[in-house]
Amino acid sequence: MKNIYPIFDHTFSQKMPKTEEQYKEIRKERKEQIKDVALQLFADNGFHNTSIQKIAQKASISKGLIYNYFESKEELLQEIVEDFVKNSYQDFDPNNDGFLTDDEFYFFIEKSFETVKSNPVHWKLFMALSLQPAVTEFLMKSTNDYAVRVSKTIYDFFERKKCKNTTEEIMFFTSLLKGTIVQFISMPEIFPIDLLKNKIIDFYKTKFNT
Amino acid sequence: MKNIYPIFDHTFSQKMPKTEEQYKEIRKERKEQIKDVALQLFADNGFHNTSIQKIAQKASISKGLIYNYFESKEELLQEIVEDFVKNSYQDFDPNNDGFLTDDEFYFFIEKSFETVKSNPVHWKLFMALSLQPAVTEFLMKSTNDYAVRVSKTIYDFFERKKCKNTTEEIMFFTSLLKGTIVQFISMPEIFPIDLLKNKIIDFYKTKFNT
Amino acid sequence: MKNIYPIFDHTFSQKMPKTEEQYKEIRKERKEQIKDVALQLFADNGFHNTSIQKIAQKASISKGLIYNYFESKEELLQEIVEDFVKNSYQDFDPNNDGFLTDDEFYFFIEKSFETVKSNPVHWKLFMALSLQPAVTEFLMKSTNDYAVRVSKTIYDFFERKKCKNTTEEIMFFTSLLKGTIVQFISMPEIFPIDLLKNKIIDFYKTKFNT
Amino acid sequence: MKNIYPIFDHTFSQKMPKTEEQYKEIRKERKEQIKDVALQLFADNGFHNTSIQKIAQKASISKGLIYNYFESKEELLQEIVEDFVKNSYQDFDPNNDGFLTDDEFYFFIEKSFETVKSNPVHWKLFMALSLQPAVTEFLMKSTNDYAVRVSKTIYDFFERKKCKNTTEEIMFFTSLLKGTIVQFISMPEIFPIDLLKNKIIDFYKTKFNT
DNA sequence: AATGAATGAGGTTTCATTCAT
DNA sequence: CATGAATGAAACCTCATTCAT
Repeated sequence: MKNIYPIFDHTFSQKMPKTEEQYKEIRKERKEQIKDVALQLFADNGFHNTSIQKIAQKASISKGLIYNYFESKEELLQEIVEDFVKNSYQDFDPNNDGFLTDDEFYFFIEKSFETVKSNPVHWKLFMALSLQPAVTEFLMKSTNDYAVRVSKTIYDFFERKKCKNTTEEIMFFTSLLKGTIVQFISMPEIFPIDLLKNKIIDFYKTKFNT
Repeated sequence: MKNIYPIFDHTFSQKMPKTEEQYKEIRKERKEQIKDVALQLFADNGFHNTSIQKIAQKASISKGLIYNYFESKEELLQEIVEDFVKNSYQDFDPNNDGFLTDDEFYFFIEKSFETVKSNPVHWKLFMALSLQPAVTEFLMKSTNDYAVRVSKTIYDFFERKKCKNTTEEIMFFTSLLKGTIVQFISMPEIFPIDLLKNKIIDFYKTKFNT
Repeated sequence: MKNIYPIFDHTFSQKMPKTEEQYKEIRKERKEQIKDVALQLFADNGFHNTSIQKIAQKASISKGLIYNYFESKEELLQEIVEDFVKNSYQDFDPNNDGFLTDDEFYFFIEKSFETVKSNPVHWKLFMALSLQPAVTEFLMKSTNDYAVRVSKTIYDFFERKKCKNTTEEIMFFTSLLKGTIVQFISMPEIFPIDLLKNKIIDFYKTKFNT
Repeated sequence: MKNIYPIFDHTFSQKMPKTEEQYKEIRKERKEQIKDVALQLFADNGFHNTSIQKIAQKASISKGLIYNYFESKEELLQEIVEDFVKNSYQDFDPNNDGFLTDDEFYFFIEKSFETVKSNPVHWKLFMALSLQPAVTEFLMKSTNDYAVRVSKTIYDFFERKKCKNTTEEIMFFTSLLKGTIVQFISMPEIFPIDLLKNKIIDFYKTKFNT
């Protein structure tokens, strides 16, 4: 809406028109809200069983507004996934120097499980998504940068541990982690994730003599 | 099939309805064909992204015919899943006595990986399905009987091995297996599954001193 | 089962090939059977809710066979209706001389109710059909000849009774009959049709002083 | 609506979402329009022979929009029926005190016929519907409350008239009415409904000596 | 920025009818 | 005469997306 009486600007609406900053803030919050609601519904009912209508209803906004913030339902999903990936990875390697001490390695394991435990439903969604042919591609794109960095860090760590076959050892480790997580998110109520977490940590402590 | 004795035409070419046998055969083949095509499309594009139309087209039949064989798209999926589960499990514990010798245990690991290797795309589909909220339930139903039996067999085996904590040990084992499989089906071209298979077998051979 | 010894045909199957008569008989019976089953299903579930499939199943024959006897589902209905109309009307005016004595008039009323009582479900179907725009036309055709004759007979009867306005009197009479019937078929379990029947007969006996 | 004060354009043309009021109005009108069109088509061709497609076409809207206003085709019919029943009954017993004077009784008859005369096609539809097995149930639900009230009022009236058998007398009366109506809606062009109306009124005036 | 009516393509499903045997 | 697999048109319905306001 344009102000057609610019001369009155300073008089009548001094505080009324929102600053560009404020608008940006509003947009950001709205976007966040929509993504939150959508994530919850996608996780509960699946992407295909969640209509834009339902998202709008649950967010108490209009269908049209969602298209004001996202090009399409697909893009909405994409942004949610990107956020999720970003959030998930940013917890690891806190000092972000690409170097893991022994303690940081055990903390990495601990952190991985804690992250999943804090929201198994979302993890289930992303695990499922990552196995869907149609989604795989763009998910890869989101994930890749982070994944490469983390992989590198882990690789360096295992390298330093002078295992017989580093790659093999890493695969073993990641399989163990991923398998535990998959089992947990498949049956969060009954899988004893803390037991497993401790067992895995103990396992490596014994192995690395630390 | 052409009649090679045209002189007997009047005898053989009497127009008779197909026998019950023949119809049964036709039905069985058609059903199999539809399931095959559907499975392939589901695996390639996902369940929701595969329309009955597409299945019919690829099978070169009419949409309607599919409903002659399956009550609904959902039931089609269900039957495919049941077939898959049945086929997957029937390879394990060959003598089916619920008792695993050491060799049978290693064979079980071997077999698990071989089964997945023989068709990673289908396993990816079923893994994805098993993580989909809406599908979980009926998939559970198909899986459960088999899963319980296998679980029991594994449990007995580990029990006999007198580990400190049997349940924990089993979870560790299944996580390792599942994690390896998930990683493999996520990137079948690059994941060194045979290395991992051997490493896991060696790991347990060392652990159990066999 | 094919006869593989055609040479013995004249010996063993002398009486086997059905005569044209017999075929006609079979056709007639089959047709009757199909119509019976169809009528029952139409009456129970409505014409549109009854598929050819269901009729075939209930009659323990194949779908295709029905088309051997009837051009279409519509034609099947048409023939059923025609039969029904024929059967319904042929009970009236037994000596068929177009002349109703007093007793025959009361018998006509009695007969009308008895006919409806003997099968309210079928009457409900035909009443419903007669009110359906799409059906009205061909039903008219079936009904008309009979209706005209009965109307004439009734008209003559009332004429002889020298009412003030014959047409009006007849309409009153037929309305009374039809209304009673409609109410009965709408709620056959609770409508006291016999009471009404007697009341109507008494009503006319009093009126006509007979 | 054109803005006749173009100078104020900047004031009026601000693009605002429609108010809730406006949307309510739109919804109400559209719903009414759809029901009107549907009723006409149902009456002309029957419920089953009228597709959502045809309704949309005749209303010059899209198929989808109908589902914005009605859950299903069945619900559309149901709402139409409810409207019809409500409209039909609300004319009777004007002071709504459940008590019929003699004059009100004759007025009731008069009114019944007038109502039917004003729209025989719709009455035909509802009569037909009320005889359809599948529909009977929900139609009953719509009708019942009104029917019970009217029945009661009529019953009281006949009771006061001290007939030999009240129930019988009422059935006779309702049969007469219903039969007349059925005959009229079956052949509205030729059935002399006014004659019958008068005859019935006279009949009861004579009977009750009023 | 916000609304929700409206669209229309596409999905699942049904079913009268055909046809080879 | 008899079968039931197969067809295909058309039905009902869903939903991402657009658009006037």
